[in-house]
Amino acid sequence: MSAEGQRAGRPRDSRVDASILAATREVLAETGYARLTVDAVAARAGVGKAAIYRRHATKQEMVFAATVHTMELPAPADTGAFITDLAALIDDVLATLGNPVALVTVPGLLAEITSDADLTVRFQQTFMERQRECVRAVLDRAVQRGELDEPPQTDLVHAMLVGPVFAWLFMIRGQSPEVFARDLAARLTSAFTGPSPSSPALVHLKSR
Amino acid sequence: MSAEGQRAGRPRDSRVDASILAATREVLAETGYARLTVDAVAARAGVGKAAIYRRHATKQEMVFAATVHTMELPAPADTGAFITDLAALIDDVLATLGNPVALVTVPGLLAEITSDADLTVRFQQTFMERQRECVRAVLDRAVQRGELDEPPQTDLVHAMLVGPVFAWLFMIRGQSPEVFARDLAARLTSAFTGPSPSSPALVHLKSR
Amino acid sequence: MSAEGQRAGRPRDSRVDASILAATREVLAETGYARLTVDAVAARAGVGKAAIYRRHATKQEMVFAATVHTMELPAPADTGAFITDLAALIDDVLATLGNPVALVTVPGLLAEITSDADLTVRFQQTFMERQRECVRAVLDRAVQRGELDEPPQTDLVHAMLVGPVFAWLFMIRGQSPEVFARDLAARLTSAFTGPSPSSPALVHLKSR
Amino acid sequence: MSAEGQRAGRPRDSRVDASILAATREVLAETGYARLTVDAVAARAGVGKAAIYRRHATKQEMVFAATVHTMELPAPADTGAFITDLAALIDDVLATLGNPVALVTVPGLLAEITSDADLTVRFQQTFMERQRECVRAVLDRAVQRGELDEPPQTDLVHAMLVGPVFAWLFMIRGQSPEVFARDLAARLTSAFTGPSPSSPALVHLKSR
DNA sequence: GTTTAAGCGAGACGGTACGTCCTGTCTTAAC
DNA sequence: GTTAAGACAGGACGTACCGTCTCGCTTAAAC
Repeated sequence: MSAEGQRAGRPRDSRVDASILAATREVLAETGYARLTVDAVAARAGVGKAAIYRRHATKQEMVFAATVHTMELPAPADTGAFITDLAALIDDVLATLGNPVALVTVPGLLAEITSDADLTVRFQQTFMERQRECVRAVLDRAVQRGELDEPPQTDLVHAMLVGPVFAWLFMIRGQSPEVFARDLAARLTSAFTGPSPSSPALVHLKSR
Repeated sequence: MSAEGQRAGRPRDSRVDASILAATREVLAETGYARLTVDAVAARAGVGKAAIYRRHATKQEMVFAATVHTMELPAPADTGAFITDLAALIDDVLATLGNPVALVTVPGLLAEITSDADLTVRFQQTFMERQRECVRAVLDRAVQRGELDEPPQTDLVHAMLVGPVFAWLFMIRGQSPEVFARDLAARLTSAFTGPSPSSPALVHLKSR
Repeated sequence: MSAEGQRAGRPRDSRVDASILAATREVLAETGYARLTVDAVAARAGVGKAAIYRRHATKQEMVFAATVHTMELPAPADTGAFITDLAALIDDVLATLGNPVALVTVPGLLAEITSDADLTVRFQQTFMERQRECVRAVLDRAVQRGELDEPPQTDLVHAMLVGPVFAWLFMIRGQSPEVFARDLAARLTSAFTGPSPSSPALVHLKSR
Repeated sequence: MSAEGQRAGRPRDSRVDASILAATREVLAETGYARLTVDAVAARAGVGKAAIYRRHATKQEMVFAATVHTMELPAPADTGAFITDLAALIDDVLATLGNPVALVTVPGLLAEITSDADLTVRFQQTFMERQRECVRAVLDRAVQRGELDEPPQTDLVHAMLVGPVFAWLFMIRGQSPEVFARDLAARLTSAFTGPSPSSPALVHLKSR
């Protein structure tokens, strides 16, 4: 008598898992998030809808599972200098958010995440936490190298790094993201290696 | 001498226009974008669905019309210094994106805009163009004051200003946005008044 | 100063009355009752919808007014014999129900009349009463001529005369209504000049 | 060896079929044809609208399916004589058209059938063909008994039998249909057992 | 080698919202 | 005060999608 849930019967077919996720990405690429339907994914995967819902509680979870893992940042390369570390990290973020599938998925997915508390938690604990780690690693290295004396708040750096990339892709819809990425890295380096952030003028401003 | 087709028949009732948009905002505030329905808006506005669809081709257009104009930035105040101008502009952006209605609307609306070419164009020509103007005005003033010698690209500043605010609100979901806004203003000042952006190291990086 | 309801302002344009009714008949002929809309009639008549509703309380009343009067039977000709009087009357009924407009209108109109108490009353008092008069006139003449000794119930004759024509046109959808009309007249003559209606066999049957 | 396409997937639930048709009849009885809505039927049946439209292409088809089969005539009883056979057949017709559900359904249904070519065909091939068979059977029996020498045209008898009943119920709106039915049977017996139908007078009339 | 319990493709199910259409009323400016 | 034009509230239509549920079958592990 085994202690755990005893799993009799036919085990799940891992090829089904894979084909659902692959089909999700294909349908996303073809129709975008807004026009993606579960039936279309099932048909594309050659799979019944029940097989999908046995694995993913909702359509949102399915898309989340199909895309978020492919958007996780790799470990940030140590390039030897803060500025190039930043540039490399920005390039990685751009690669995860700027590829064709992500371009038609990210806004819709973000909207779903925002309106669903469970997804919000998981999004924070996986995708966002991974990004935070990468940012922290780059900052720590810069401190160790002596490029930064006191490291700025991770969340601030995080927002100033991911936010502009997101805005460029989905709001500004600017051209040549590579040029943008290089300029952004340079500006961020200035921002964090420059003079003290809490200028008297701002303190003054706050009191208005 | 009437130039145009002169519109016989009963004219549109502007109170209906207003009550549709107001009801849309109310329903958004109560249920969020994802759970908003056209029937709910019609019922709330005391209006038939036909009156809505006579004015807005789709639900998306209706929400767009109801919210985008309320998110337009005011003219940026001249505070006397670049850093405080930036801080004021950031506060304005925060006010437009961080109010209770915007918090439950912006991600969904951005997703719809992204998946609809018409909305994209209108979004660019209204909301984004207005933001760009404000950014440009602040930069121009800084140049005139001598705080900046050669102004950075407007789009870059735009992305580095709006992007972090957006990321803070909808991705990082960080606390105390006022503190964040002040820190961001300081860092951006450093970023744009600091040393030259095109460092040799980055040129080198690009060739990898 | 007139004594009665004083009718200030512009009087109704009788050409509008006529063009509404004519347009109704045209639209009926083209699309049939089921697909007739008030807007289509208004457009066809070159008239506003208000002008229609000022004259007719509902769509049903409008169609009623446009068609029922054209379906009223003429006074039955005195042909000299019961059988030919019947045949002439049947021909008249066939002409009122079997013309192209009536063919696409009568079933729909009958359905509306059936589901509306007001229309039912008016239908009985105008169209049906007129038919009853015609039937009665033919029967009276036959009695005066000595072709019938005691006249059968008017309503029974009425049903046996109009019913078969209606059934032929809208249920059986039989061919050559002229031949049918002639045969029907002959059979009805037999029916009403034949032996006594209350046969012992039927009294017996009733008790089963 | 299965001959036909073999229907994978979940089969239709026959209880859903039944409950849709039953609910349709109930709603008809309560509100009449004109005020029947598909949503009301779905709600009453405890069924989604999709389940209805999966079975019936339009509201009209649904009502057709729900009612026409219940209006089919039973096999005509052999009562031993033509007159009583006719009376029994008339009673059956009266029972199918004169019950409470039929009274509020038949005119509306007939109107829909008339305006839809598909329904017309199906109506002819089912309901009307069944009636024709019954009429033919009664006539054949009368010929075999020697009560009729040459049988009259089936369609003519059909029209003269169903038409008056229909007219009595929906146009004349006469009282005591049982008395009417008995009188009608007697008159029809005279009509078809009486003298030759093609009188010289009628031939003469035709030439006017 | 069974047995057996779960997985599988297919597709029907209840429910909900969409966007369209029509009715009968109301509002405008023109006459 | 009527006219043509057309906006108005209300409500039904038929479609589409979601997440659940059967159906008859396959399939691997347990016996």
